[in-house]
Amino acid sequence: MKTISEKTIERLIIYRGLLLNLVSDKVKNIFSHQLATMTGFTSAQIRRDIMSIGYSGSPVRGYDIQNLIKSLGEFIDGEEKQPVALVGLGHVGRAVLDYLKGRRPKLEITASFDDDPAKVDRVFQGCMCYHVNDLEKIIEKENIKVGIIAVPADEAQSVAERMANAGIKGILNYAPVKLNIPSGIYVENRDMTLAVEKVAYFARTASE
Amino acid sequence: MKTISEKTIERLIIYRGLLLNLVSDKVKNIFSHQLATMTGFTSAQIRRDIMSIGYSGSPVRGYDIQNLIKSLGEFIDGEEKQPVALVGLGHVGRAVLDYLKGRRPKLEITASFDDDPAKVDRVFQGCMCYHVNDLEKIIEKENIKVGIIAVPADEAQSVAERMANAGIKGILNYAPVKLNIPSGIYVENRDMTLAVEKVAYFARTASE
DNA sequence: ATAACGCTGTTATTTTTTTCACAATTTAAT
DNA sequence: ATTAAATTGTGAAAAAAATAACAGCGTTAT
Repeated sequence: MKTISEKTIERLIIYRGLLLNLVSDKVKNIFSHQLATMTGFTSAQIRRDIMSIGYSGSPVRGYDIQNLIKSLGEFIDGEEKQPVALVGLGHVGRAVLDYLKGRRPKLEITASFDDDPAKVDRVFQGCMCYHVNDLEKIIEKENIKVGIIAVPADEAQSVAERMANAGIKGILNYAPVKLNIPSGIYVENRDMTLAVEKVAYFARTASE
Repeated sequence: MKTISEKTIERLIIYRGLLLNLVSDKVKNIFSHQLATMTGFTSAQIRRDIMSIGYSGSPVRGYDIQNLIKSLGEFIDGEEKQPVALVGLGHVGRAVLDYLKGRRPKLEITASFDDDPAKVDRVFQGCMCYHVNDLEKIIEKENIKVGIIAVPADEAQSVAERMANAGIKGILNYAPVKLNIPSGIYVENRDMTLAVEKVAYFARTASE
């Protein structure tokens, strides 16, 4: 199979999310140009992306929504449910927990960590909060491969290293620092300050 | 001036953030290959990016850190301070507020909005929370051009339209929906569910 | 039956982005 | 002064991504 680019992966996830929000018994099929209108991408791009996961539509009816959701799900999620570890139960951590809760059957934050005694050993959104000292133990025991870092900047690097040691393969990092970890581990940075700066730049230059 | 791509803008913001965290009196200059090591980009890319804002380094000493920060700041921020409006003071809203507070002198969230009576008319991180009914009034009065949407998915579209009407030029959207608004307004989506799905995908496929 | 329609799948083309590679430049050493 | 060393700035090449364009195919209408 030809390798699929990171950008395509992201769009595929967008298509899936959109289709899930669209479930209605009235419409069974959808055309690439409709997806194009809804997403802002071009229809050619969408056909190409869908082609890349091996799914085919009908030249007359377009794509069968339910089947496409299923194919996208198999591609994006794989077979097995994936447990996720979240470190840091401040506002960011709680936000991720809230957003993900019950939304994606194959993804569940099964363990969270903090060092605040007021949070440790409590349950948030159905997710147990452990002391951060137990990070490696729990991650290894539950065979968790996905980690989310939602701690202050000065603690992020150490958390990342411990995650790497515990066998985590992908990290979603909300701390505004670049993480230094062994290659082979995927890191996605979501610096909120950067996001505001970027939007502010375009807001400013658009109106000039 | 040749147009600068969105990707370059994002990297420039990363360089600035990195350099700001680096302020020490010991080191006055930095080479592109050092920035490359720190960021994971190539040195050629970094030189090209810096070139694009018209800043020049010395072939022997590299880039003067303070001057580079200054040039980046002028390019990214412009002259005037930019006020920002935040709608939704749940976990995401509070997280953005916390992250940005005091970090970027030219960017300040000067007005926030919610419809929860427990939050309205209170001050969070030095930022007044108004009732969302007053959104247009305050945004117009304070001439705010940058908006952050941190409300539930089903309220996001309506907030976006009201922002657009009030003259907002750039929107940072944390709600997991595609916003439909007039062209000319820049929208940056930061769907947290999507971010987790993406990392989970790469974590899964990396270990196969 | 046949023709017309409007879509998908895919190849070709164009555009954008990144990397390569090296002349030019500045400083320090001799 | 001259040379050596190491970097920047940048044109050229390569790679990646997006777009265009259209053959071919089911379906429907006639």
